[in-house]
Amino acid sequence: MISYSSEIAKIIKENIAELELSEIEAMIEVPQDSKLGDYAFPCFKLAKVMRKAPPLIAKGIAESISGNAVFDRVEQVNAYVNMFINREDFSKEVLKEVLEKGDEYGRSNVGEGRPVIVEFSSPNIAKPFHIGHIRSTVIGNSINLLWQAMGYRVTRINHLGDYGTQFGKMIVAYRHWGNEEDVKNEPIKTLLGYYTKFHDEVENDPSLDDEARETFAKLERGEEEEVRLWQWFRDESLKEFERVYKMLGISYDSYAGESFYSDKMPAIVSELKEKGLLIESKGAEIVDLEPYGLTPAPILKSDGSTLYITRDLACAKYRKQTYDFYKNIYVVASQQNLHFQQLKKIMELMGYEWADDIIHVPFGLVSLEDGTMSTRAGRVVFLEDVLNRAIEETEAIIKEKGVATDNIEETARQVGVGAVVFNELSNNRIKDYVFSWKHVLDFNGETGPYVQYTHARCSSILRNAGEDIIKNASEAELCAEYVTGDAAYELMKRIYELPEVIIEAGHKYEPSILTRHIVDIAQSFNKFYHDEHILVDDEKEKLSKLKLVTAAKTAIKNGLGLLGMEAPERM
RNA sequence: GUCCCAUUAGCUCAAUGGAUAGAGUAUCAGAUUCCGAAUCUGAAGACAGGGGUUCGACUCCCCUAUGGGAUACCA
Repeated sequence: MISYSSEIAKIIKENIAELELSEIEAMIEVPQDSKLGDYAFPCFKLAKVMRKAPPLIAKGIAESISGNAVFDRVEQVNAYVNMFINREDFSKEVLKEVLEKGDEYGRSNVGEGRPVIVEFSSPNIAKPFHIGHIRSTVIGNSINLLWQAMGYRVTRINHLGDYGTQFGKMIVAYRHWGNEEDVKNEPIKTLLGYYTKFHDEVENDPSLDDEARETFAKLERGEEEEVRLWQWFRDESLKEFERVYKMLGISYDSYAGESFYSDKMPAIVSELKEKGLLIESKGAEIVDLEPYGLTPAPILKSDGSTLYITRDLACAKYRKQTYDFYKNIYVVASQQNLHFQQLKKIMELMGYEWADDIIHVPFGLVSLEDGTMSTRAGRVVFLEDVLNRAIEETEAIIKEKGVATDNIEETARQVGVGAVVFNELSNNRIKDYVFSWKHVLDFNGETGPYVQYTHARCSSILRNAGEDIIKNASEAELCAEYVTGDAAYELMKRIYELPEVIIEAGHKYEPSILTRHIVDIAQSFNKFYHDEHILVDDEKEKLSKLKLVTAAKTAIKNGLGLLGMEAPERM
């Protein structure tokens, strides 16, 4: 599709010698109020170079470009050149493009196949998969999808928290108080119970701690019985996680978590030593990062064991060697900002120029109405429960409305899960928020169900019109003059913007940019729907409008797809 | 203490340094003999405070206030 902003930049460039083409294009903006124009060019900055008052410059530009066929009209308002695009040509262009591309509309190849890693979700084994995990999981998945849509080759990694002294404790607890049956029935709840029990018991019997340390040491040495139990705990936990991933439609290329790097740490530690970065301090081996305004990073504890950052150092190097990534993206809570600053700095000090390609994508904290989440205090909301409640709620609404779907359960799942996902992806990821059942189960207004409803409505119109009317229509039959009214044109513009929005959302690691744009498309469509009758008697007009409906449906569906959501035909 | 982040309408959130700061929700008032009312239209409602930079600041810089996070041997 032609890029209007670069076309306009070329036209303006013919009238301004003082600026580069790229500078001009960067200055072109879309007015907040579309009454002012489709595109605008502010001339303030030109005043100095051209030694003329901005309004005069604007006037000159407006007069000389107004004859161009791209525009319906061009106006000068103060320092602005306001441009109105020829609606009919624009509409033809957009409809042709969207209908041709179909499912591919919105995809691009700005990534040119470069390899990228997205690490996301990364829950801890034997810990509840709660509402706090939704952020990394859903934001990470959308970033994965966005980068794929931009033509990057993405490797999705779930960096499981499956290692550390906690597993020594777990094994000890299991041996003292556990049984196989319970673990099999409800792995995470049972294992968590063991973990809690361990902490209660250790108050009276400190020797348990020594036992746990010893057990973890055995696990590290690879002793058969310990490894078997650890593996079993891991497998059982993963089964539960995968149940949720399946509901969300998420899959991974690798589950290489912390344990995977356990044998790769000695190498990175000796490399740090060789490069003279490791110093002894208070019994521990650290990298001093004070000159860079960061706190010291301990690499080896006083007892010689490793830490989180030791594993992440080994991990980053392994990933570079294995995947030769262009970007290594970590979707991890903002609480770990310091950790990632340290990680990048150490990699840089080790002389790896690709340290800059380590990208931490932080997000804010989720808390509950009665405080921060605490498993031990019973203050925890399981992600699976949230999804299930949303599905139940949706099913009730579908039944109440008497919607004719062929599969109520399937539709309820698509809409219920979609509501939760969409809600999560609606706001800037950096903001903290308080989880609220009322809010997550509200399906009116700017919500997933609203957007999906709009999609289903498009589908419904197309069904009413007859399945093949679009397919059988030839190119010549598109009479775009019927879809140039204000409402249709606004919708057309939102659809046109989708590919650029996808790239922006991807490169900014901010799915909410796309989420909001999909809401804009849905709102524009609904306005168009109310303003104009679509299934009119005039065949040419009807066909043109149906093409716009098809384009809107396509844009919504493709957009939702990149959020990890489905778009039901009926709901 | 130090560092980082946040603060926009009653509530939840938008706004590449640019024109009259946009939505949703809640409130009030309306719209369906007609393509799906999980919809649409209208009213009312906001930039935490103070400086500075700039032709121009919600946006950049400084100070203050409030809230959150981090602060070497957890992850």
